[in-house]
Amino acid sequence: MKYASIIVDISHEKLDKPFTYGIPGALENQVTAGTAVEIPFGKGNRLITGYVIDFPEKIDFPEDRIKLIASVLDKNVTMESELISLAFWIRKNYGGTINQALKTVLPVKTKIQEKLQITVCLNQPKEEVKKLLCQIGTKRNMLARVRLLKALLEEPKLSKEYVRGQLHISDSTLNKMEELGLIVLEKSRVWRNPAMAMLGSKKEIHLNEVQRKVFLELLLEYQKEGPKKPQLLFGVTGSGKTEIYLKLIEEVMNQGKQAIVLIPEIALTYQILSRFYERFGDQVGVIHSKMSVGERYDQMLRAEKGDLKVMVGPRSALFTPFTNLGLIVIDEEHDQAYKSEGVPKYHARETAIYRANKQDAMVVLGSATPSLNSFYQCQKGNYKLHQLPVRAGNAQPAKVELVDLRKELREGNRSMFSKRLKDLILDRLEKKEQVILFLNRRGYSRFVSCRNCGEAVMCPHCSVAMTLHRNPFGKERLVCHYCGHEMDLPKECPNCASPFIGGFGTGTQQVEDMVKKQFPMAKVLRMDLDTTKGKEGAIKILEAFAGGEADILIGTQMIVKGHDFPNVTLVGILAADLSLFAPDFMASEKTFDLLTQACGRAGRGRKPGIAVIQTYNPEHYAIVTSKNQDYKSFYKEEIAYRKILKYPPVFQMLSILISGKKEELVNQMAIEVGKSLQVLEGDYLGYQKIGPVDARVAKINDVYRKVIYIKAENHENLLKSRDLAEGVAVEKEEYRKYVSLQFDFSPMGGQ
DNA sequence: AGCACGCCGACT
DNA sequence: GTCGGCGTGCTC
Repeated sequence: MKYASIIVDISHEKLDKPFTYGIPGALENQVTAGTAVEIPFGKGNRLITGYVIDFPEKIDFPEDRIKLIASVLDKNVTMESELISLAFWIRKNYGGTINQALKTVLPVKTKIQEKLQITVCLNQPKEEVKKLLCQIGTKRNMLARVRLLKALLEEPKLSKEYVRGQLHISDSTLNKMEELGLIVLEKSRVWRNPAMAMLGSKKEIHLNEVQRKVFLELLLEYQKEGPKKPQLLFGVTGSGKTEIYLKLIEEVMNQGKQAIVLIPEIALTYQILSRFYERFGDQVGVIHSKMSVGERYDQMLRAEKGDLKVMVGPRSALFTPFTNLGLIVIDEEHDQAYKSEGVPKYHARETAIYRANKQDAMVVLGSATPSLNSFYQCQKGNYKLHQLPVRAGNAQPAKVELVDLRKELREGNRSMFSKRLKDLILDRLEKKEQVILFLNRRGYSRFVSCRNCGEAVMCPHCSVAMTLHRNPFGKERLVCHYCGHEMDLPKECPNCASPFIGGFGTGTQQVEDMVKKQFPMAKVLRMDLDTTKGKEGAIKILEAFAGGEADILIGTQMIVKGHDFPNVTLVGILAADLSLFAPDFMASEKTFDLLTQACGRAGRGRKPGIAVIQTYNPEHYAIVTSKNQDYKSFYKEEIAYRKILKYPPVFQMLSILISGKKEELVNQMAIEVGKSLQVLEGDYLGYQKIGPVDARVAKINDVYRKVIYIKAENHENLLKSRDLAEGVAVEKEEYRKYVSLQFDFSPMGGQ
């Protein structure tokens, strides 16, 4: 007898685990992963739907209690089983458990909130109502009715809340008027987080010649029979990629199909969304991280029911249950946010391509700085490249200047602002134009170290330096960025007891202090992890800045993505090198992306902009090429380096993370896993193992972490490596109990 | 979620 | 005596 692991209605936590069923011989060849089946369940053996997810060899349930699958449900695969097979693929390619994969793919079902909205509508032709108004217009006790009818003549549908609150009309009056046949009270289901109402505009999209040419090329590919190549839209910021997406989605919708648009969460702004609403109205759904589980589920349900035709959202919107999917757009496709941080560590781009293939849809990737991977795939002919070399409209690209900080230092300027940058800031302040100062580093990074022994104050639970934090009252405390541990500033060095300890490094807070000191007349806003903690913190700050409430905005990565500030004419990148020498094979790519995006923030409006890049490495190719806004030269240099060192995208890479609280056990298992992989090292050319080594952060929250990196020519060998590592992990009781093993099949840098 | 089992109040 | 309240717990 063969067995199948089956997930039953996963809408409830307690049932959110696989159940084992026997497969009757007659059904054996009809049952595959993702198949919807009918199974007897519970005491009464009532038949319910289940989804096959796996075929276990061994079963850990008393055999005599296992029931048989009753039947295979209709061949027309339901959406749910489509998504489940996607989850299956994700688990296979990115690791983790089936349940973890299912959780990422299937929306968490919540009770449907039957919230009804009552709308007050006119029930008579306007002419009739006007006549009526003349008749009753003077009678005093009719004032409420007159008020309502007049309002309804202006706006034929009003919400009950408005009628009650603004017009002060009670329910009994309303009921009477309905009895008289003057109005109707319409009940309709209210969706949580209803789409922004931008009704009636249906703005036409106008493409310029270049856009039109690219659009037609994309359309041609879209209309092709059979599998469609992913299409990469390489266009500088402001070259009008969004119009092309919109036009293509329009075409997709005309064919009765649906589209998914992925956007990095941080770039999910009102500006972008309104473009979609303007064009497609309430057929557009949105998902974002600030939404509740229920709100998300509503959106997913509306999509499944067919109310929605387009879903816009971050990574997770990829799993929108569209049955007739035609297009997946991934905007800013190079963005790190498309790689999931949690388990499973799936990459939205790769997953989108897989899903699109299965549902006969097309993937369009868009970026001003394509990921090395996507551009490489174009070179190899796996993706198709389209270029939009010019900015649409009149906006001029920003002029970019490099400032050599070494020279600045030699000339005796030890502040964080070069002379050039300082002059330009003063100039902008005078002209009442806005400035963005960008610190290429996350959150706080001021740490405390000893001037005697040189040791930094470390977190007792993690192997990272504690960062210096100042609360709004100016009191200083040390905080661990990884586990949140807090302590008072020590009076002496914990290592050598010297009293000479103090703060080093540069954080956004420090930048803010310096700006205030150097430019006391300027109004300053700061945007980082600390100031954006509140629900809408980030949006508030950005809106305040866009609204001209400050002259200077200071921030980290989050300020450089996708926001248009027409009055910004100067962008200062304070220390371009900070991300350049991270122990991370993607450090140059990340730096290039950030610098290019940051420069793109200058001069989005009519006025020409300047970007100033301050650096200690003015001749580094990532910095030179971003100054010249020259992606292709950067690509050439970078891909050569990846090829020589056998890094992705030329080679495939896997990182294996071994972690646990018992340090000795972690070390021991890491070594054993490493040894087990030697089989592959010897046998295959183009297979390389690095490690085990300490993870970049060797200890987080008292959990010790070791990493092994695998580089291989083909994916198969990565899968083999995983299987070997898993073999070691299950071998020993103590490993299973105390050590955990995690795989990342498309690492975006160092672990 | 469903459906059973189960242990206490008011009813033919 | 038992009919039925819904609290707790299991479902391959």
